[in-house]
Amino acid sequence: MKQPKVTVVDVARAAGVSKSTVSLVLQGSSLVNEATRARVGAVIRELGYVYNRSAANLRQSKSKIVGIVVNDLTNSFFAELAVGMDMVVQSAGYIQFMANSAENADRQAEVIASMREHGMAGLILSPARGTTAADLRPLVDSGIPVVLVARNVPGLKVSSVVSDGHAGAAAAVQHLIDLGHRRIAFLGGFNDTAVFDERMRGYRDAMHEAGLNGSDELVFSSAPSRAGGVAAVERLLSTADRPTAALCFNDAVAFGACDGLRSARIEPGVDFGVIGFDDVIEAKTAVPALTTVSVDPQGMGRRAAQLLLKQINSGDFEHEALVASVRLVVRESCGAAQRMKREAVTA
Amino acid sequence: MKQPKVTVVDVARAAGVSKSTVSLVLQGSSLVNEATRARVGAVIRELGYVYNRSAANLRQSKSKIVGIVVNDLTNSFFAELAVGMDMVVQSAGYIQFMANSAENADRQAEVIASMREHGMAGLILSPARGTTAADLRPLVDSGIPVVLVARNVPGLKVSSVVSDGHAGAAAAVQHLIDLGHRRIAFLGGFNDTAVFDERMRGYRDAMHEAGLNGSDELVFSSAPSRAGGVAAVERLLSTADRPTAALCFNDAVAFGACDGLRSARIEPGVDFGVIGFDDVIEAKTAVPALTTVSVDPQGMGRRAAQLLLKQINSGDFEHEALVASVRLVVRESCGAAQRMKREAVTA
DNA sequence: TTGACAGTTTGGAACGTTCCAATTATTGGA
DNA sequence: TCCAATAATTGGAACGTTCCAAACTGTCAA
Repeated sequence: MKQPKVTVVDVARAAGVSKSTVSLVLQGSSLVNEATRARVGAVIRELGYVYNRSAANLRQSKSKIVGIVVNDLTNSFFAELAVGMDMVVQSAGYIQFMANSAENADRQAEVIASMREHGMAGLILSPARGTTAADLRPLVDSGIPVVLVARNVPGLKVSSVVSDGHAGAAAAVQHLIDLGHRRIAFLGGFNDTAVFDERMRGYRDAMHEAGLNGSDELVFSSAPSRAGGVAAVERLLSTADRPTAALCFNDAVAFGACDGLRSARIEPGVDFGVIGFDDVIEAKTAVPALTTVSVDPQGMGRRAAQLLLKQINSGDFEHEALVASVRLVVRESCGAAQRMKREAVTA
Repeated sequence: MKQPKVTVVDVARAAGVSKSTVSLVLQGSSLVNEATRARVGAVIRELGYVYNRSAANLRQSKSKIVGIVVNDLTNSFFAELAVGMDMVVQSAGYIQFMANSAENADRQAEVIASMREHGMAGLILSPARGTTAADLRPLVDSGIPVVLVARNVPGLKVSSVVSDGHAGAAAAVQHLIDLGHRRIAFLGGFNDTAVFDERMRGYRDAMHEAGLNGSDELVFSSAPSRAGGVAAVERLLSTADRPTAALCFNDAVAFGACDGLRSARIEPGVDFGVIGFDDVIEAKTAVPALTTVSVDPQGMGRRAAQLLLKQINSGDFEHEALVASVRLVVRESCGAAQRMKREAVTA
């Protein structure tokens, strides 16, 4: 079955033209006669010719490949992010190397190196935990555009698209305060990441502004996963002066928190307010529906990809830092619905 | 910042050897003298030389690239599948083009064509709905190994890795029967897919074997999503002779079914038995924990990737059809836990 | 001293494309 | 009829690598 591979020269011979003409046809040049174009096109289809891009960009050294490296494809937030990038990359006629670093910086370095050898035109990176500016410096210095997404790498001057964690966290806390909560916890996440820092500062600032205590005894860090959420809320429940609501590092943690609360016969959204972060797809349909800070990961992915393509095409080295705005989506888990019901009865 | 790009010739000049020697060093050939190897290695690091794989495999025409096309990365089952493939592909020193077809066959065709132009050595495809054998024939005929995963394409002779939907569905139904259910529904999924067919046959066969009615009035098809599950269970609840349990097409549908049941004040796992399919990550931690047929998507992904790499390396055209075995994971949503409690009380 | 041999190194052709400069064919105006 | 201009086509060099056959070095036995 193995075809002996047909090249532009074979096509040329079969169509009775030179390889240069075939090349012109391939690039849709307006220089070539309509009849010739048609004839060559027919031969191409007939012979089953497949364009060899490697050979092409060996000559012109500008590939239509971008690299996408994501820290955890298993997390639906990042999966959505990837899907968003995929959409715009694909529509722009590019194709992507895509790899999952699984939060492993070494593996991340390996795949980036490999992508570089294969001639990628640019990279979108959602960096693994522990990625340093030094890891990426050689790549950046070589003039390949890099866009960081979702997480930043301190000290690295490249473009980035991140969500406004500070504003989101602050809005969420404010909402809980409006609902009457006074002891509000911060649940989940590792405190060595920039994202954690930012959301945490939003939480603290909002607490302070309302004259409330946002001290360390109210923060329960944990793995940013569902299991981590369960663990964190268990610790929370065993404290003396128990909080009545919590802002969670992300939705996974929030779901875990709900699970943990329920195991303790505390109904999330009724007896305890829970707010997540990210607005993962499941947030809307979960029971109770999760009040959360929506960050539109697909949109972020799209913007990141657009930014990268812009840099690739313009060849400029202006760095842009996009902050995706964020919006609190009030559903059931924070208790807002309950309160409205109470108020209706009182009235 | 833009480096003028250093090639093997530059390295050769700087190290005082010929480009052939540098090439030999690059390939780790044993022909080259230890001292020379060291010197060349040093120069490579010093100049920041980056190997150009496109150029290389232009000459040797065997790339280290595989293509992965998945129908819906947003669904965590397929995301896990992708992660599994990523693992083995990466460890084998390959890199992957990865794209999301979003169930769109045209888009799928486009990305596959693009990957082909970029010189992929093989393809793993989780086909979009509506993919026909004809769509893939040219690729297959050209001698590029293809492995189908999760779904089959009727009439196409290539290797595949699919889960044993028949056995899984039958086991699930048998379990519900053992728990005392007699009217058991089949919920969700589109009836135009091979996967649906297979699970459906497992359901029917198990019902018949037990002398039960598995007729059409008990199957409620819908989109294979959480929302679809909600819709399907609503239809189910409005029927006259209401079933007491349901096997769902997949976990997403099962979660939706639970949501729908709860909205109707029916507690899944207590008043109604629900079983899912796939054992998505969230199944374990959901409330109630989902009884489901576990298919280990990561494992399937790994096996698919191994199969593809084997075919690439051996160049053979033996087609293997792997059926991933499947196992019922009994948790809470089917009511088994409840029954055990009852029995304990009775005893 | 020569030849055989192993251990190293090397020049140049080849891979499939693009691009440039040059060539040929066609047209229209003077 | 001839020239200029335009339209279409073309050969060959170049891109960065690998591979082959050939060449060079040194060692050792004859």
